Amino acid sequence: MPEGHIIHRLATENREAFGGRPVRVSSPQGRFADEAKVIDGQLLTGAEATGKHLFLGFEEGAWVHVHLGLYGGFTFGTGPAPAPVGLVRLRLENEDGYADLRGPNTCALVTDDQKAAVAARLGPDPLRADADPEAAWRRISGSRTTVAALLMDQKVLAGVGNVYRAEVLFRHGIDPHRAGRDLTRREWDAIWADLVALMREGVTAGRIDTVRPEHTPEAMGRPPRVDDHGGEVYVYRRAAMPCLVCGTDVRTEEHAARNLFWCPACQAA
DNA sequence: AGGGCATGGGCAT
DNA sequence: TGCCCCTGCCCTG
Repeated sequence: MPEGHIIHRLATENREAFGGRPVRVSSPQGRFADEAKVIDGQLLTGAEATGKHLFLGFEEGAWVHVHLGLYGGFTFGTGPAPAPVGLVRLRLENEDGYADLRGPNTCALVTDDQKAAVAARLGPDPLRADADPEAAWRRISGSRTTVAALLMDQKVLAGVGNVYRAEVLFRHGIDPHRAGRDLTRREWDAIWADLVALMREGVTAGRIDTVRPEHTPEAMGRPPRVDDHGGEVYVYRRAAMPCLVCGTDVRTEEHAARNLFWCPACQAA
């Protein structure tokens, strides 16, 4: 279950596994079967991530547009692909291995123009070299919407999800309920720079770690975090547990239909 | 066996 | 704002 760092990682993994070579493309589940036939056997020419969108490029110009949503995921394997387990929407195979895609929100064959249109709807992606943080600031600085909601809005920022949202606001001591227009330029610059650094680390590690060295389990003499999401974090899914910095209970609430987590003391209004 | 939940997003209202 | 979609897993009973 992915934020942008996972999607960028998947672009690299697909490129390394299949790039520059012919790929057998199928849809064991059947829902992508007609589209798979169109590109089956073509060279995979590229793989690219923009925010939470993944694009796999094929020889004759088509792209497979993948959005994992909440539940989607890729499984990579070496050797011959086994009989599909569960509902495999998309399967890529060559002589060396295979990749299975399950449960995506989107898996569609698109043109260059359609791919560009997706990117055009998105705000800057902290993981992309061509990102323009000014575009995000323009939408945030005048907005009455909460910072919490703005950071999750893919038209404002692309690739940031619920974990990075909660964690970056904690790291900067910002109350998630503040309006975008009340954020200072200095605060925004720091948030952006931090997202760039954190998400790059996330791509490398394949998980989200946001806890500074002085607050790690080792440094604090506490047991490591045990959570299926895997990383060491300050507030995400730590409701009613003591803040790692000040000991106040971390709070949670539903905010714009998503779970929000914050420390009411470290992130005071 | 069945319900609830999840790192998401588009649509209708 | 609510509803719906997608899937797997973990908890209950």
